[in-house]
Amino acid sequence: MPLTSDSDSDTESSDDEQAVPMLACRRLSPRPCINQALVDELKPLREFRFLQYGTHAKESISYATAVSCIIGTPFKIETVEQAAKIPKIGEKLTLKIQEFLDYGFIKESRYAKANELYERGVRTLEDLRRAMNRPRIKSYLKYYDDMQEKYRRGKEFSNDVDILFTYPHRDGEERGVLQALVERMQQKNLIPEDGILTLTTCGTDRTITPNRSATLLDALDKALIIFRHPANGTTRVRDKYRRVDLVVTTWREWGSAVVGWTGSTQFERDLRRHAKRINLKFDSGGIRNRTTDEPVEAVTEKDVFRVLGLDYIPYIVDALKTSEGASTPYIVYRIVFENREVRRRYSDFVSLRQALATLHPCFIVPPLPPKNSLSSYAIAGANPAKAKEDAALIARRRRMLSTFLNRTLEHPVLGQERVFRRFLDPETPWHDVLHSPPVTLVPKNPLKAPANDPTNAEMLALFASLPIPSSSATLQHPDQRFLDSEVFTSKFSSHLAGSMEKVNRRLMKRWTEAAGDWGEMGGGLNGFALRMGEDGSGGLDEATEKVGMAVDAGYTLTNTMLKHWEQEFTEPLQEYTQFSNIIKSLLKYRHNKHLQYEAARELLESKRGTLEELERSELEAQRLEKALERVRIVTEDGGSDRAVSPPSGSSPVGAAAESGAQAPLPPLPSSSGSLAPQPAKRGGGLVSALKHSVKGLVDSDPESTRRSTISKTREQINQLDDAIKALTGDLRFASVTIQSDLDRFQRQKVGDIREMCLDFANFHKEWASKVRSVPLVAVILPPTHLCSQNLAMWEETKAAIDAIVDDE
DNA sequence: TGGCTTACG
DNA sequence: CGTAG
DNA sequence: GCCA
Repeated sequence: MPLTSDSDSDTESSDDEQAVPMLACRRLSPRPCINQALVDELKPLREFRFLQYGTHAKESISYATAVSCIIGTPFKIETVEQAAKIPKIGEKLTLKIQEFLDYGFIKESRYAKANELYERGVRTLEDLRRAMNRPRIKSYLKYYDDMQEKYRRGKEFSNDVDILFTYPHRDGEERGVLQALVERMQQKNLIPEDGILTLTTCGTDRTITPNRSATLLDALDKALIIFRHPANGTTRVRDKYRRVDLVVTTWREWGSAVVGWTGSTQFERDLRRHAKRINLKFDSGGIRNRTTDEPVEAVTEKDVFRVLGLDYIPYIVDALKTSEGASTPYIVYRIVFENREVRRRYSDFVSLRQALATLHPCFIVPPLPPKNSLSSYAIAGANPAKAKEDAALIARRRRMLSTFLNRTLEHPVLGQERVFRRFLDPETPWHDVLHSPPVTLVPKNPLKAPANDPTNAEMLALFASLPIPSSSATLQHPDQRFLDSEVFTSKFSSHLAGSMEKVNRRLMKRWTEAAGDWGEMGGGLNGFALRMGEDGSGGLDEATEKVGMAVDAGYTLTNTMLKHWEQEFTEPLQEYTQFSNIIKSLLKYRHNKHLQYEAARELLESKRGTLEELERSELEAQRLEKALERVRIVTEDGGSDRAVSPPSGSSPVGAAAESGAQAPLPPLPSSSGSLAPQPAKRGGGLVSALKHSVKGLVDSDPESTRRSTISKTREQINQLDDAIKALTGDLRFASVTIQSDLDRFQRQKVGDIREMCLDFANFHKEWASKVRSVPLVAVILPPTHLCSQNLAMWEETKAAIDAIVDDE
């Protein structure tokens, strides 16, 4: 898997007449279309041919492909010669384009529309009305006025939304989901009565009864519906309707389904044609080998392109210096995604990553290039050497940002994450995303939010009551699986960051130095030869010059190799070091969550203890109160104090003080510290009683304090209990999710490292074979780099790597 | 001169 | 065969 | 209608 698709495009845009690729799946359509006027003239011709000959007639296909190619042409067509170079533009189309270039329109297109209707049998206005009266169209038209028009993918408007469902890496869970979903939506009145245009559940039927006719094997469950978006009185005064396609896929065919359901007709045709050429069969239900009929797994969109051996066009990053609206110039990265261009700054990438990490605390969010400071662009102009260095740095950052987008896009969940997709959407100011939900809803401390759904208000309220474990705490009942992971990651990380990176850096340094020395040597020899030529040292000059040239060639080759080394080995190595740190923090997060769980359990126990004690002392107090009352009744005959004695009423302390009775108060539980009410002060008599009434009985009265403490503690216990229940589930969720993402990562890693090693072997092999053909250089090389020996070694290495099987 | 996306109803 | 995606 |  290539990490970036644009590694050699440091200097582009020199020739603006790049060839247009033949297949739609290999080209990028700039938006807005540069040749829109021409396209608008050609479209009626195409439509007319559709009608005249049918949509799959040769002429129809020709026009469809030609129009698609023109849409994908990145330059303005100004001459017929230019046009004729575009694929699928032959004799006839060239004539039409000639007409357009000469007159600004194509005659045929003027009456093509009228012809179209006439051909359709529509001769009168009444015919037209009748043509629209077919039942299928009818139910659609009924809601048409209230259909929401939504901007999408740079096309003006589109009023249909495709939603694809799957259960990532879970087999069979998707069965029957569609049926249930549609029923549920009907119950909730989200689908009008005639709103189900089609509903097929052959996917479900297939998984239940596997032996069905072959045609049903690749069919997916799908519901094409009209979705009712109910009025809410404010933003929607009346119900809105929208065409929605619900599609359910197994996780294995999800990538294919996404690709199969989101491309243009031409894109799909060319993709499938391409698949056919390489003996594969592609449809929305997956990819299969045409001879063996074996399914080829493609979980993500990227997988589909990889399997088909196509470049994955969606993202290409390019750095651009601007000073738009700012005093100092800054770098923006141009991202091309789904044929549209969006510009984001490095800091936007940082906030995106941050947002993804907090919204999905259980996923390995890919790393960003480290923020090594670029030297100021203001002074860069004055210092060309510095500027060159910066350019290399920017190029590297660009590659790594590309990789970041790439990897995020590949992630089964993050790739579809709304915040991420909005980052790639040119219509969305990034600032808006950062200052609106869900980003604003997530608490700063990840432990204060459920891992499952960190923006769920109800859960957030519950989680707020959970304790935050101290950093020094240790787990009482650690999870063995994660202990292993933790140890492994730690080892892996130190191995990468320590030995691997260090050795790599040392090696590269030596090679770079050697290359520099050769360069100097070459220059020196050439200069020497020149001078000898002046002296007329008969032939020796020529020989010296040849040696100089050979050395130069070696220098150039070595530099090329070093560039590859940097891009295909050093950078991925760095990335993996970052990955291992991310995993470390992920494991730490889970660890802390586990700690939090134990701390919460402990807290609950202690609260329960406190409550028990409080309740005991409350009982004690009540008993005492009764005892006191009895004493009072005996001593003061019908005293007015009695009115103060109802338990919930006034203070026994005050009463005791007033009566002057020095009743032996039982020692109040004080073990729980501040939670227990303070023992009553003795003495003070009337003064203290007054004080009580002035200060307000509720506050300073130990008994009611205790009572409120009791009810408060009870409440806390209940809340904590609920929170723990939620946390238990959430901890399980976190463990499972992290584990599965680690598994996914492991698969990725195996592939990547294999690729890295292969690349490493390849560019060395290449270098060795080429450098060998440069005369004399071998003599100058240090012994370890003896070429033929070296080459043989790399060839062996390559064979060894080729033999690596993809299971760890 | 054959092939041009695939599948459903 | 028309039409959807 | 275009291409291999």
